[in-house]
Amino acid sequence: MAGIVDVAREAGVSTATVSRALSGKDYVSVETKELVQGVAERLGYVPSASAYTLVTGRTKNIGVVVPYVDRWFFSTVLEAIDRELVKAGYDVTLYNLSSGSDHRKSIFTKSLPRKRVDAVICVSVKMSEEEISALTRVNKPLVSLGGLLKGAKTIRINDTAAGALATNHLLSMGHTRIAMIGQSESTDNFYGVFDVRKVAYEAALKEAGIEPRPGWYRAVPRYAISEGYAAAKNLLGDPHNAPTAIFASSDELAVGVLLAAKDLGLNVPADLSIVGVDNHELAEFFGITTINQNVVGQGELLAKTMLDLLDNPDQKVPEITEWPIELIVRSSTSRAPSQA
Amino acid sequence: MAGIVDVAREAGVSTATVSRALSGKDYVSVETKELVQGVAERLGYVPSASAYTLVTGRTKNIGVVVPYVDRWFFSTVLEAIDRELVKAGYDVTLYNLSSGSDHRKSIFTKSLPRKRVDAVICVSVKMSEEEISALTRVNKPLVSLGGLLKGAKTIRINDTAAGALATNHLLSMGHTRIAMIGQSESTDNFYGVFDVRKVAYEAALKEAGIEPRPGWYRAVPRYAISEGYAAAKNLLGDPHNAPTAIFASSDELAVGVLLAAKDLGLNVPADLSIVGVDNHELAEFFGITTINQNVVGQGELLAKTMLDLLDNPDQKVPEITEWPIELIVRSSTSRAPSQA
DNA sequence: GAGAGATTTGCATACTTTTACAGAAAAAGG
DNA sequence: CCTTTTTCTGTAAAAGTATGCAAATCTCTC
Repeated sequence: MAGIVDVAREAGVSTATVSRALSGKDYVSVETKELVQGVAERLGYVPSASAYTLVTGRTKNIGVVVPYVDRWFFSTVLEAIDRELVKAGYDVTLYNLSSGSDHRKSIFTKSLPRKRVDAVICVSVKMSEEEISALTRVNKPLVSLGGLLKGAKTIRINDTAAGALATNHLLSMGHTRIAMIGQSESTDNFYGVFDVRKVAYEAALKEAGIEPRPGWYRAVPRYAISEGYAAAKNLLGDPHNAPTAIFASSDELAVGVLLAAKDLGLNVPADLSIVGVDNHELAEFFGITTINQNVVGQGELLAKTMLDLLDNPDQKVPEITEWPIELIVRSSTSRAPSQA
Repeated sequence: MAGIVDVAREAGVSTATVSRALSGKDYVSVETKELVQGVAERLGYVPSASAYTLVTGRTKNIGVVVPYVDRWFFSTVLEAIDRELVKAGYDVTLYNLSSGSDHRKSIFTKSLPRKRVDAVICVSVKMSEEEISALTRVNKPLVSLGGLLKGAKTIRINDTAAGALATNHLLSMGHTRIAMIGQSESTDNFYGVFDVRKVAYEAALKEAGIEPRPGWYRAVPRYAISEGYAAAKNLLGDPHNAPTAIFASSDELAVGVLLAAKDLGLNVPADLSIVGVDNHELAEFFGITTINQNVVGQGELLAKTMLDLLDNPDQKVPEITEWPIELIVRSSTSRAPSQA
């Protein structure tokens, strides 16, 4: 309820002095500073964010756009981003694209440019060129995680390398009958990476002189244990014509595969090798060989890149920085069984 | 870049007319309205949120405070809240308490009262009376999910009933050797419900004439499959002195229990009955008997309650509304094995 | 055609803060 | 002691929008 004028009157100084005393970034004598701070505290004064923004043009608020929030990858990366941003004194406003498609338009035409945020972070979202230019036109820095946004700084892993790494690991252990489970397709909001991984998987097979079988690629609508389970049951159904290894595009799928194998009486890794992607908490628990992409690390770097860009808008930042990946070998992979 | 004055000049009208034409809530002739809208569109004009807030006092933004965002319950409820709020034209700013404890103080003393948000939604967070009054003093509606906040409208399930429902289900099937796995303790941020469920579990046992064994209650630090697995391994370690049923305080724990039982060669439900809480997606997949608390439904009601309160601040809303729960019986529970 | 009412617009103010500018006081330098 | 610099404070002008009030126009009704 108390405004800056109340504090000024009570302290017997001008509003300018109050402002300076509280922000602490200009000449103020120690006595008056302490006096003002005391009065402000006593009156419970907090400066109005909107007035601050109106005059300075800064909101101390960053918009984070995600396709979903209730999925592992996104909630994990969101947590990491938030931690870094908060540390630097920023609030984060969440824009969840799955909350309605008409909503999407208003996000990009209204909310984001409307001087609500100082900058925008997108994670795995597809954006049109107009949407991007609507942001850059109003001079809002834009940083993206995974995805391919013209004019935006992007951080991502090399999904081609990921697909190749997983497939080659299996090939190197003598597997020739390798299936893959991926995600079906990108939605309008979500920039998926599944095609890329699939292409890499097929390329690796061909390079090893193996012709990929179309029937051994399964697309599921969602990263979920149940989806991996169903796909694996299907792939492994016919014992005479089953793969000896499965590359799952996420650890959640891989867990489903593992459970399906167990239910079918197969021994992992003796009868079936499994490799996933993510280094999800569950992958460690189930001992699944996976490709670690350190989601938290990516989120932190994303936020830090954004903060750097805000402090120093004209700096040279590479368009795309590639986040390193690594293979973590656990107990779900071993040499292929000898040909029966 | 274009302000309201630019639009006014270009359209040959006053700024007042522009404002009215675009907000659409006052007398404006159709022709001028269309004219103004056209000009605004062409110039890419979007009204400044801070100026709007400064003059109207409304932000069209709601703060949502959560203890974590990367955990199932919270990301799920957040998704539901966001969907409802967005539908009503509100943005949501996220305040994640796990992003640092010094951050917590600044949230409640700075960000929230600083005219950044119109209202505050808390989910399962502990708040002191000062924190609550800091909000109500500046006239910000406060709604809470689970938790016990003086002066705030609260929505929650009856955790005593939940604990009793689960335990009685097992008792009614002849079980007398019933263990429980709960969460260790509430943190400073998180308003946990574990003690309540534990008390209900013990009360139900006593009512059936069974003295609860302290060694059969296990507290884990986190709702995770791995935690449930470890606790169950421990509980079931000694075959001569093992429970025939386990009540897990969350479905994720219950899944861990199920996997542990399988690894020990136990048959579920023949040798061991399991009941969880949440009706998590995994509970359905694994066939786990659980107590459905419909997290999405709770989130939606929470948001709707908040919106009602904003439209009509003086309405009568009960302090606490209890969200219904129900037992969903699946294949993880059956009659107790005959005493050997 | 006149008066009453409804519709349409513009003028001017208010919302709250930061900051450039300038003036006053104090400190430093010779 | 006088000049120069540094420190401190106040005055006033923004920032961009919504809206009360008044004035003007239009539409009816009798």
